[in-house]
Amino acid sequence: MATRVARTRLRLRKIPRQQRSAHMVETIVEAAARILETRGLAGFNTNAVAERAGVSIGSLYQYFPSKEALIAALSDRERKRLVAGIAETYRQAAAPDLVSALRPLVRAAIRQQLARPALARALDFEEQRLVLNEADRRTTQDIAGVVMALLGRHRRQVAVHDLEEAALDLIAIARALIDGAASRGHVEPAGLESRIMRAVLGYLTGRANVAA
Amino acid sequence: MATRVARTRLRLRKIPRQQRSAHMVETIVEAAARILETRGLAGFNTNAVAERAGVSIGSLYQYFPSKEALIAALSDRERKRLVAGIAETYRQAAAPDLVSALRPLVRAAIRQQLARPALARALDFEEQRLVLNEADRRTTQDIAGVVMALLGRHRRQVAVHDLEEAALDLIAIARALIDGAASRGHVEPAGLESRIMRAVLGYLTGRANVAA
DNA sequence: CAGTAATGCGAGTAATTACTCGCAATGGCT
DNA sequence: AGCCATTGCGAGTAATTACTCGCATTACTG
Repeated sequence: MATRVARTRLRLRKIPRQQRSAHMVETIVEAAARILETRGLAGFNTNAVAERAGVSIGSLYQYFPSKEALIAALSDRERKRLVAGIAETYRQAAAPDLVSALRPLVRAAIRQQLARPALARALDFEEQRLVLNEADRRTTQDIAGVVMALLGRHRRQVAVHDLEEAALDLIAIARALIDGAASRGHVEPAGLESRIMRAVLGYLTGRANVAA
Repeated sequence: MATRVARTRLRLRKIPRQQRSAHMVETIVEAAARILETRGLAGFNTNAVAERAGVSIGSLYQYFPSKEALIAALSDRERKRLVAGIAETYRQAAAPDLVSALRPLVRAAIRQQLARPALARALDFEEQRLVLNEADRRTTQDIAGVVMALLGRHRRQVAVHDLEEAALDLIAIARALIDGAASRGHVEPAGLESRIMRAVLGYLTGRANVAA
């Protein structure tokens, strides 16, 4: 008994040593993403991820010290994509006014989050449960930073004082509406964009003190 | 070994049989709430709840067939409170116009959710993970129903067509902003109310199609 | 081809935890 | 007081799962 029968091992011959590590990491992270979006957080365990990746648990733990670290890596990857998309969009836009500056950002956020809606939702979800690591916190701050920069540029059209609070609120609004739409299966970017824009502009420019 | 030493048992003498069951249920649900808000979802387990309630695990399982059932009961209780507060507020308000109809609802929601912020957040959170039971689904629908009724009454001031979608979106916005404020510890109802009102009114009345 | 460091493997371990079941205490009854 | 149905108890069980460790395989070096 307990005869160690080597089953189908990884075929690594093709990949030179130097690139192996990066390849393994990417394979495992992508497997984690797939498990998370198909089985949800409840069905997410390291053994399942390893199996999906076609890798042993031992190997998984060679690259990630813990389950949390794996989730953090995945979260970081997805967040970096979002940040990249948003930052790039912001840089390109000429941004003559508030509305035309905001719209592309909203559109970029929608496109990114709806590309893999279940994954985005699961992560949005997980990120508050998890005590975020430094890397995650940095990228979150990056998104808020871009929004703050935008608000700062159009200060005159904006009726809020606390720009950081506003940035965080706007991000929360966009997330909530995108996640909600995704959960209902209403994946119609145009309508969604319009709804988010209305809420966001109302937040920034509205006067809610209108008495009864 | 294994001598069954009865430790401090429940002192029930005071409570007549008929009321016992309800008392136990309430005690356990409240203990569940406290565990959830102090240790979070990760630290929430039935043994901890039983201990906190001063009740044995056996007793817990006498009243709740499963952990999920317990969470569902808690979720249901909190949600019913929210619905009650909102429905009552809606009934009382004369509601001459959209703004003065919406504001009390927003205020009621804020008050309810900030009464026990950690609990509200944990539940908001848990409710999407959980496949909601019929009771929960009904109460969710109840909140949306009140909002839809309100929107219907003020149709002329509202620029949206799909009232159900709008109701769900508005609830999501309010939740996101309240939960976000709670997580940051910014518990200042007045400012929060204003921010939510601006976003909500923007959503309902704004024209986001303003070209660049 | 032989030697060997690096790498992958996966059975096993320890910890957690939802849940059961047989027994003990209780208190309402006569 | 004595009976006994009801109710509470909590040690134990089974399942899950994060993670380890010693070994097998690989592929680079000469």
